[in-house]
Amino acid sequence: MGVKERRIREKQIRQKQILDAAKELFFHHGFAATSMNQIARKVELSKGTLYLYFKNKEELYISLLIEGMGLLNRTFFKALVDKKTWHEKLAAIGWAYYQFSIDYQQFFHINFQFHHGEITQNISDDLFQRCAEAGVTSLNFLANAISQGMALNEIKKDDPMAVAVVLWGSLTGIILLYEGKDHRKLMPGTLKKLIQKSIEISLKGLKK
Amino acid sequence: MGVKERRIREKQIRQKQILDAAKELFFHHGFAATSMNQIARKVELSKGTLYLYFKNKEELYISLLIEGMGLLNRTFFKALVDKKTWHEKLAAIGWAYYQFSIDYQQFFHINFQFHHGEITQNISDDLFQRCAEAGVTSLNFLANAISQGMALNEIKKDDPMAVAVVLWGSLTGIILLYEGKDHRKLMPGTLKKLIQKSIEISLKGLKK
DNA sequence: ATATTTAATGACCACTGGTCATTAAATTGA
DNA sequence: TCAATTTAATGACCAGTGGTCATTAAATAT
Repeated sequence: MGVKERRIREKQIRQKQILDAAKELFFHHGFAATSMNQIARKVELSKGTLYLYFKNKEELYISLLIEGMGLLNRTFFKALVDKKTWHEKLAAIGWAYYQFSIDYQQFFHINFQFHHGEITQNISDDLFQRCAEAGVTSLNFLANAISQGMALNEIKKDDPMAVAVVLWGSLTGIILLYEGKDHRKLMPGTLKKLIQKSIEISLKGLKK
Repeated sequence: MGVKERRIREKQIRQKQILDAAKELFFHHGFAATSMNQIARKVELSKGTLYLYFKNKEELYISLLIEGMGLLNRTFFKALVDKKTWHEKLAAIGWAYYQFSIDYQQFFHINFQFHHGEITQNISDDLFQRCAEAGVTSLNFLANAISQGMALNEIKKDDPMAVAVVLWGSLTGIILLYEGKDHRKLMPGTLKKLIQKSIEISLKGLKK
């Protein structure tokens, strides 16, 4: 009865091999500029085989996000170790998110594309659900810190999740706009300073 | 000598006709899902002709932004009429931006894509410059209000443009994330409430 | 009426994402 | 051990893509 197990294992290995090839190409050239042919060539399989493992290009692309989401959530978890107050926690999450957007630029990007719903039209409900759950997990890090502040009556009472989305959206927007700065146009200061400013404003603005 | 003028006029009309067809299709089906063939068919020209007027698909797409930028800047201008204090002004711009993102969703979208640099790789320097300038214009509405607050010593002194980018990025990020909400996942409250929250936090956070 | 400039065409190119009948190989059962 | 069955992988094929360019047709200039 070890045959079935081995086959499952081998299937997973194949899938991982495809994902690895896809990751390299997608991360290097972007979603649009990467073709299924290129991926197939890289992993030394025929194009048709890719479609045995992933229903389409979008699904293959978004599948990469599973790894990215795990990374982000671990980053958040680590950032919160030994943080006590809600403002320490919020600042730590903010900076961790900033660092993540630099260290794992491509994952950050897919993450945004997923939440913005650019690619999600054609992906399976299963994959969507797994990504959405991981997304909620990371938002909960924020929401929990905010809840803490509200419980202490130091933040105006509101839906913590809504406030979390506001903070998350703020940082995301700033990073995205900065990231897209072209050599042809200028952006004031460094991204770090903008994030600094944003965290400063948010924390001050939240306090009762 | 009226012949040359007429020819120029006719060229502009043709260009406008192409832009109109492109707008309808791009706005309906998005950038990727719209083909140059479809646009050519719609405007009743051959595909090759499109390339006499626009160097490629990206350029045709981003060209639509000229109109959108004008709209946005007029929206901001109107929103500021009779606003006196810097916080009135900032709030007004924030709400105008929110309204713009709803009334002209597609323009909002292209605007973001432009600033994020998704499509800007293949467009001409000329078009890029015109869009970038219009972008600076709208940022200046924010920066001016912020400068006013700093001059009154009610906002901590800093680069007004940097603070403007922070506020602009914040709203943009929130709108983008909310906009992309899928029927499969839920978002807390309405976008309006999130914007409300964001403006509230930003104004409070800015005050000295 | 002829020569020149200009606008427009559409066949053509290499390539795209995606499908599916066919093949080859591994597994099963006797 | 060998035939029957299941499974994995293939690659030719499809309609369509963005983009090009020699050719044509029409308007203008001489």
